[in-house]
Amino acid sequence: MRASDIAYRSLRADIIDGKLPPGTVLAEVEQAARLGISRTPLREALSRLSSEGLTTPHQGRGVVVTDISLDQLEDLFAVRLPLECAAVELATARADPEIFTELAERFASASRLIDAGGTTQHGYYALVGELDAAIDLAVANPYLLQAQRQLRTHLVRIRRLSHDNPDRLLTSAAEHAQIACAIAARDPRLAVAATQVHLHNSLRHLLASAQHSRPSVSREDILHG
Amino acid sequence: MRASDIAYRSLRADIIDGKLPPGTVLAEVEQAARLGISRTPLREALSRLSSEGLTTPHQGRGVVVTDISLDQLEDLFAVRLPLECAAVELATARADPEIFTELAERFASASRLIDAGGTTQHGYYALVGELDAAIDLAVANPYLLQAQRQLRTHLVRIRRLSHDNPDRLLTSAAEHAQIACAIAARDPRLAVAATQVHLHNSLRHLLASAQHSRPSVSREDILHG
DNA sequence: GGGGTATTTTGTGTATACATTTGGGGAGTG
DNA sequence: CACTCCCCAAATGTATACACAAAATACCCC
Repeated sequence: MRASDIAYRSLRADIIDGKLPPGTVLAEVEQAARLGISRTPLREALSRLSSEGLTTPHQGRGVVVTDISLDQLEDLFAVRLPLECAAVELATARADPEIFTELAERFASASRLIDAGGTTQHGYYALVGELDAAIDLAVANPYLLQAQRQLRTHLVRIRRLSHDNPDRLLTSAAEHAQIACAIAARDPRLAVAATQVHLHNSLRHLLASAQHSRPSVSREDILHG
Repeated sequence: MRASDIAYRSLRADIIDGKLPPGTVLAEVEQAARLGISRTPLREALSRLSSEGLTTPHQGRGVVVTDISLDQLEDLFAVRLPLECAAVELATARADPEIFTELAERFASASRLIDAGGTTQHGYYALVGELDAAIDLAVANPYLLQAQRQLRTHLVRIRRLSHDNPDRLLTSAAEHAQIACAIAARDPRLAVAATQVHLHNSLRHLLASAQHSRPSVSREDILHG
């Protein structure tokens, strides 16, 4: 694999995981040395990260990891809502019903597994990812796909600021099952409505669960907290 | 200015203008020589172009200018419609009414100027750009902004494939005036409806005007046509 | 002792050199 | 004549070297 790809994936994962907290300055020489590569491929990686919005150029001195806070959640969902609704509506017209019927069933079983404490949060998010992928495949719209990919990256980052609880996972599984069901039934209205409900609840939960935790995590909090 | 910026802007402008038609292979050494810079900043420029979707990596051999055709217009508008509607709706809540009242009046005068044959197409698109900028400013949503910027780039490219006629400009000006008016009046429903109407007509016109021209322009058409 | 300026140092922007890979062309064979 | 395999050349990926700019530090002057 190319060195620039390695650097990109490594840095991206570290930023999303929070190992490189917001505000961290990524100096070229420093990071190149840390990753054991030269500055040239590292610069390409930093450039990609910046175009994704994970970092921003820092006044001629490297790049800094962009700040995240739950304040941005509403902005994020303000874009996510219309995009997801559009995606689901388009998917309804073009999707293979069988795939979504199966996904709906898997969400239902996931719901049972969560109830029994048998399914981890990680596995559940993987299933959500499968539904997203199935919708993306059905929609087959490169413009929509790119827009959503950007949003999903930021969503994953911000989501880390709040902690999930099993109750929400249970409800979320039911909502996803409903969405998949509506797509399988080729009912665009219902699919869009279910998506709106899901995103509304999702946002509400994220904001609510954050009130119990710290409102924002910055590098200073981590260093001096 | 940095050499990589010069290369980026130059290549971007040439691609959008059609001087570098779809299918053109941009080899690093060749383009670096043409622009009089080294390969290093040129690579950064190509990387940015690829992340914007104007070029795609070409099987380990440089990048090629991405193909455009009116077939993509429907995909583009399938994303543009929900995004513009969301933007207009959010702008309605936060906008300064005076700014949009003034814009509405300028669209009305533009309409009169077009009728008299006094306004050029270029000047009109500049005014449309001002309305977009005003909406962006009112919305103040970085996620929405980024998504729309991507779309606008592709839209400009595809729009070049079809030719405008004065009648459409006249109607379009009236539609824009209506949108600005609705925002100034703080009427989100009307603003969204007006946007839907405008985008619907815009797409219809673009598709219709294309039936009289060639359906797609590829590099082969230009080289061997 | 404080402030301003010069020097040093560090870091980025660019260019060039080297390594690796890929694609094409030519020769050979069925 | 077509197909295949191998070699070479050219282009990309990476590393390093150099130039310039900015920040930090130290020194000098007030």
